[in-house]
Amino acid sequence: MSNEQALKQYDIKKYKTPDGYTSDIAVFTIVSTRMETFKPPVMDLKIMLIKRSMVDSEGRPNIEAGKWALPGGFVDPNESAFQSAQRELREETGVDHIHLEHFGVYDTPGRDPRGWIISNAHFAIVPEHQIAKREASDDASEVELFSVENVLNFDLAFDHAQIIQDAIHVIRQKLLESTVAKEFLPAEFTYSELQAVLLTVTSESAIALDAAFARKIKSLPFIQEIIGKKTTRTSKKPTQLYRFIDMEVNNSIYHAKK
Amino acid sequence: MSNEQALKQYDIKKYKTPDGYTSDIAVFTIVSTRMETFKPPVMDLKIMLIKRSMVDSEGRPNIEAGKWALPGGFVDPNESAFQSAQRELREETGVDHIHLEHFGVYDTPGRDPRGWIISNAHFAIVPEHQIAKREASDDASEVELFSVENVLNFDLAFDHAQIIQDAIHVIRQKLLESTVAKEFLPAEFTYSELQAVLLTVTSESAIALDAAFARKIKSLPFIQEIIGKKTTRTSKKPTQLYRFIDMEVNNSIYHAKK
DNA sequence: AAAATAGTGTCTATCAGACAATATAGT
DNA sequence: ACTATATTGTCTGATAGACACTATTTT
Repeated sequence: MSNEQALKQYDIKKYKTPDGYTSDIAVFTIVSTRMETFKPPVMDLKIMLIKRSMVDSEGRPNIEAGKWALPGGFVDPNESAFQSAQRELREETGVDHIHLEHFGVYDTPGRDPRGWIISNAHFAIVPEHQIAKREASDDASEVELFSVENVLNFDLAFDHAQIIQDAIHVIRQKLLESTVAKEFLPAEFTYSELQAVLLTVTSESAIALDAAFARKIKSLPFIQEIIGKKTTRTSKKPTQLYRFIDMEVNNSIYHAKK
Repeated sequence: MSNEQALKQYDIKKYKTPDGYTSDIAVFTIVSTRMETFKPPVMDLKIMLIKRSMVDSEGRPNIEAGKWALPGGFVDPNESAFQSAQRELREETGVDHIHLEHFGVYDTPGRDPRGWIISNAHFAIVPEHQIAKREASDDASEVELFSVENVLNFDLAFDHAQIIQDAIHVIRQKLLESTVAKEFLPAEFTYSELQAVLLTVTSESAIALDAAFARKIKSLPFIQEIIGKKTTRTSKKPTQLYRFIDMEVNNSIYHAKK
């Protein structure tokens, strides 16, 4: 084919190119604010931010120094933005093989004072205990978990206020419209544990009422009852355990649910 | 603040940067394959592709020449990828103010032989009559509508086969899980017109059966009956007209539909 | 026995889906 | 009158949500 010939004559400098390509990651975790024996949990949805240091690695004053920001960084030329997000999450927090999803591109001219810098935004779901480990292993003063209720009141770097707002909207939707709630839970969980996860993003009665939700969970096509297996970690009366089934959920607004 | 000082010392050349930043657009339209008087329509979902010319504007051999590709192009430094998609759509087809949505980033290393080129993929919905106008106004041999059923059998440029496959998946989902079907229809439409749109992406009985669907449309919270207004364009017996209401749809997999 | 959480009984209302039957207007 | 599409009647079974009540276990 003549592609090689065309390539030889192609002038890569013909177009102005971006000054940078980055990945940002909104790391969500859920913290159990009540965790006594024989009690169902009460949970709070948190987002992890880092405080930008005053000077960079070479000792020069840093951009947006002192502000809170999403973890992230520049994409290497031999990787995709998604892989970059995975790598940065691994380097930053030591966490690997967790749920990571792209949700948006931020490329409005002027969003970064350093130039034409494009960022791909991702959200990640990290179980509580993995974050705890991380905070202990690094200088904790630079990392903090913020409740999604008030994170937008802080002083945030670049356009991260917008990205974070979008991320919160996306995770709310995802929790209710897909089975990602799974990623916040152990493989085997009780109705009240799933309920606690969902109550971090909704307060509708069908979920908030115990009896209604305990009954509903049995009829959800993507959740399976583990016959004969119970736990007493949330109550004195042994509670039925469930697990998620891998399946595509049907969200059609024109169809009834099965 | 000290951002200005930091900026002065910032070395924009520190990181390797992409060789190009582009937008691609999967333009969907629906063609009515049966359109007689007093007959409900039968529709086919199509995607618009262009045939890459053999030589570029300067007369040199073109990359991926002769292959079918999504319309698109390089993003200008003073616009976002989304604005670029709008602009290119306007320039290419003369169509403006239509439904356009970003759905993915394609940045796998090696996806474009010219270098590290990142593409943002969008889908657009263009009503049939606007596409018709365009085909007449330009050299028609370079533009063609392909049925989504068989477009993947053609010889496609770059990684556009992947992008197109993803776009088809996205539009299927969107048609069933959001109210974008609206964009394919006139403001006032009959149940059989909406039905014809949905039948391009599903064949489930609840939608395919006339009586069931005609009844269901009355109970959909995001569709309103236009009381007392009927048309005879789809049948001899006058048919009730409906319109979409602007509203957020609730797709929660844990809630019942209203 | 008291306390707390899990789970069931039961009622009401609604809805989906299937299919048969009827309504309407042009030809 | 015939025909094609729209619309309603009706039956069956399922489901949601509300709320009262029962079950189970530890202390």
